[in-house]
Amino acid sequence: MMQTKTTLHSTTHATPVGVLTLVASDHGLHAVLWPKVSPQRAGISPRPQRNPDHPILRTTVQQLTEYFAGSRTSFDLPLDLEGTRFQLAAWRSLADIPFGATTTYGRQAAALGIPTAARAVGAANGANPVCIVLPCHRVIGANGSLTGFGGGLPVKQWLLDHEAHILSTRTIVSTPPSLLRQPVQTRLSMPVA
Amino acid sequence: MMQTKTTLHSTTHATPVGVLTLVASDHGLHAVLWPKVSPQRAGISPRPQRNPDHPILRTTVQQLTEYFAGSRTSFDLPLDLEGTRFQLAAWRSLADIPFGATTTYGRQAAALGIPTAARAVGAANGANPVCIVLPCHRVIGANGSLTGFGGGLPVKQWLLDHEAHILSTRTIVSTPPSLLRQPVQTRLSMPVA
DNA sequence: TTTTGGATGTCCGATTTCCGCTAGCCAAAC
DNA sequence: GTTTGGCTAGCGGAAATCGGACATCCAAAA
Repeated sequence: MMQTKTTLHSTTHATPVGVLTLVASDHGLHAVLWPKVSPQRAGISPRPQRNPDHPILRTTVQQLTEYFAGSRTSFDLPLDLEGTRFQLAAWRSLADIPFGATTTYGRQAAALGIPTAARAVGAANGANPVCIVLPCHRVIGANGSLTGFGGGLPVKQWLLDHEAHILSTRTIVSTPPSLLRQPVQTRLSMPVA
Repeated sequence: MMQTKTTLHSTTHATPVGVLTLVASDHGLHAVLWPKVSPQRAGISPRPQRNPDHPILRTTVQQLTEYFAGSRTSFDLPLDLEGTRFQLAAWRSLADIPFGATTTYGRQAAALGIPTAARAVGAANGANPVCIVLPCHRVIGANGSLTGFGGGLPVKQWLLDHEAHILSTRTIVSTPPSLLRQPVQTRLSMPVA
């Protein structure tokens, strides 16, 4: 029995870190790809059709714009991801890292209940299909090094600087320091495969 | 490295045992298929193009016509077959069975040097791509039963009867009995893969 | 401080193994 | 006579296994 795959829609969106490619199904956001990464090279099939007016893509563009403008610190989007059980778990756990904060691969692995799987988590993060929305840039080495990043280490540094800057600005204006310790949760609906 | 396959040519030919499909490459005859067996179902690729004027196909049609008319007892054709090492050896050994004679799967296996491979020989004969030209119909069970045949057991019986009849007729007319013991060899050029 | 090595879990591809099939044969038992 | 079971070699697909590559980590040694 040959199963019919959902059709995929795509568009592009210019940001301070380059032109991103956005892909969505009717069920949710499917991918946010770095510049020069084609859907085909990312293993996405079937080939998405260009359709900037798709509601999920419009919402994504809107929230990314706000994120880069500094007025948004968490995303609220339906996701439709494909991956192994472990990858889905790893990606889901990324959403728990607060805006402006960082963690390590080892601590992310511990949060998954497998403290020794740091390296496996690194591999899963490297396969993160929705960059920025799922903030794999907030995961760094246990010794504070940036280690790796799909979009390039300078971009990883830029995103961390950006979040730190936004957070410090907001603090100066109105937020009492005590509030900063409360995690800012990203709310995402991720149906489990 | 993607290798380009030779193009294949095909035609059909009506005989007393049904309409056969003939397939050839530029190097030799590739298949002679029973009625209702499509090249695709026989695992032949790429899809052959209909081309009744291809020299090898014309020669094949001519020799098949003579075979059914009773004026030809061996074939002289270049073959271009695809199969495993064992299959090619089994098929090649079929050409050694004289017109009008029969042998058994066990004896054919022994001729290959593997006396215990009777059952494997049966399987190989069942995959014979060029029926009639390579006379797998001349191989029967050790107890004299017809066992099996791709074209159907009645056709197998018909072919054996046909060859026996031709042989007996010819004997009556002109051939001294002593000559009948000399095998009538089929001459075939079969490049080893 | 920096470097090195060993152990970690997962994923992907390649390789190997296994299993059920087959156009058979033979001997033993009914 | 006929049936039954055990053995046969090869084939092809499925499953299991193996190996290398990783966006890691920690401790020990230099």
